Amino acid sequence: MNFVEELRWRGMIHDIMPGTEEHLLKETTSAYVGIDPTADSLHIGHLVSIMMLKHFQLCGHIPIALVGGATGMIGDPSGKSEERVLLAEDTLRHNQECIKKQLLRFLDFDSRINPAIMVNNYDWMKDFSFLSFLREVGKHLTVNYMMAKDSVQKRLETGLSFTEFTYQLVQGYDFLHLYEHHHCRLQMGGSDQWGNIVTGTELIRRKTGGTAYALTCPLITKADGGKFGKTEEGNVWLDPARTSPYRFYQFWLNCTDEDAAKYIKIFSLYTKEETDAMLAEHQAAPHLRVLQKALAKDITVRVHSEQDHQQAVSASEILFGKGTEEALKSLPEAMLLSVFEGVPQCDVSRDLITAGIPLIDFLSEITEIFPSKGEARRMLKDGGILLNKQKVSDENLLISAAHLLIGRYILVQKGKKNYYLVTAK
RNA sequence: GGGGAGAUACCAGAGCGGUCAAAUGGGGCAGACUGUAAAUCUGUUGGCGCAGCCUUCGGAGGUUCGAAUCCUCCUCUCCCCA
Repeated sequence: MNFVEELRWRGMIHDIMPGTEEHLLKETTSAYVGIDPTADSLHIGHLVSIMMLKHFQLCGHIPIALVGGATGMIGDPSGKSEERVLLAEDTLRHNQECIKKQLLRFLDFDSRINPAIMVNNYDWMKDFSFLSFLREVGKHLTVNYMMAKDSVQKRLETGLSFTEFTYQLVQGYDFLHLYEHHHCRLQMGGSDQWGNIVTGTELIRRKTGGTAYALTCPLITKADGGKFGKTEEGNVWLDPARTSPYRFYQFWLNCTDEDAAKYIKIFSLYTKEETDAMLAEHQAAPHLRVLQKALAKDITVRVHSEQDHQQAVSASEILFGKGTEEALKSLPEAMLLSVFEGVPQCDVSRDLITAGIPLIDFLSEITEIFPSKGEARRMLKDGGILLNKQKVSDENLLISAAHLLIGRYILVQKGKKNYYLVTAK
């Protein structure tokens, strides 16, 4: 399978250095992408580069995941308007461990032919003395060359520290190191990494006379111009403790048609034929949202599990399907709990409920679903509040035992998509 | 070191003694229409015991019956000169 060809139809190539494709066809090579260990979990923004590695491995090459223990301590100025906060070493170490576990779900580290490799640039940078660095790396590139980088230019107005300015050399040296020790000939990354990657290939050329390649993918955007991978709650994480499988699944299911068509090529492994078929099917009957479902399934199963996907689907069906109050009431407790596993929950004292709680107090002070009573009232006025799937409009309504499902639960909806499960304790 | 401009709600940005909880745009949230889509339209966007009250316009004081608006000091940002 032709790696470049594969990425090309998936729309995952933004820029590619001439000769890359030919080189990859000629011999088995290794390529790397860098991952900043700024948190103890990856989020879906990382997924693009990970999918590039995945395809790379599927095409018979060797993928290298480089955890930026060293570079993470410096901070990449690319795409940042301000100087970055530096991370402490032990935090970085912890994050690296967690990230590695997540990578295992994507890459095959045990293959006998082309096992994936994980490295940490801290290991070769930590004992690199300043003087050696200047002599071995700094000597080969001019300040003029470094200044010309877009990432540097953009920061000239507001200023950037020497540390950040040097970042590209450190990243460049990573490439050189992998070139020499792991037969790495290619670095991939987001399009904002182009400048840094090219510094690496340049360094390799000047220092060893060898040739290395670069390939970047477009930054993922949303059709409405918003930031990809962000929701109201923030990042969409791979760690189920940070983003529940249900929410994770919902994120993908909720994509607009336009985005789904783009994402399915990038984030799933469906073949070109399968994808084309789904695109056609979707065009014919868009309301079935074949694309969103297929996308959500593929990626939820890969990141979490088949079972998590099943649960997310059944939860979604109950929450968004034709589910009525009757259907909800007839749900067995175990089912109800599993459906709402990924939904925010809170407990309320049973005595309070038996005594009766004014609706507004219940929504704000008691459950903290709303940060203020005013907001709860507003939403109520807009008709955005549902109890057990029933729209409520009476501000003076008293929440009482009569509202409890199976004698224990109350399902509160804020708008169409936000659910809260309240349990009487 | 010298001179100038500025700091307003999530962001941008009006207001320059009372009618200002603060124009307008963007964003957010919700409603209608739909397909948990897009587009469009509508509402809403400091708190509360909500025809009223309380806390907000970089910070601290002051003038005034009354300050986002005037004065003093402080902090920070930007621009020009050295």
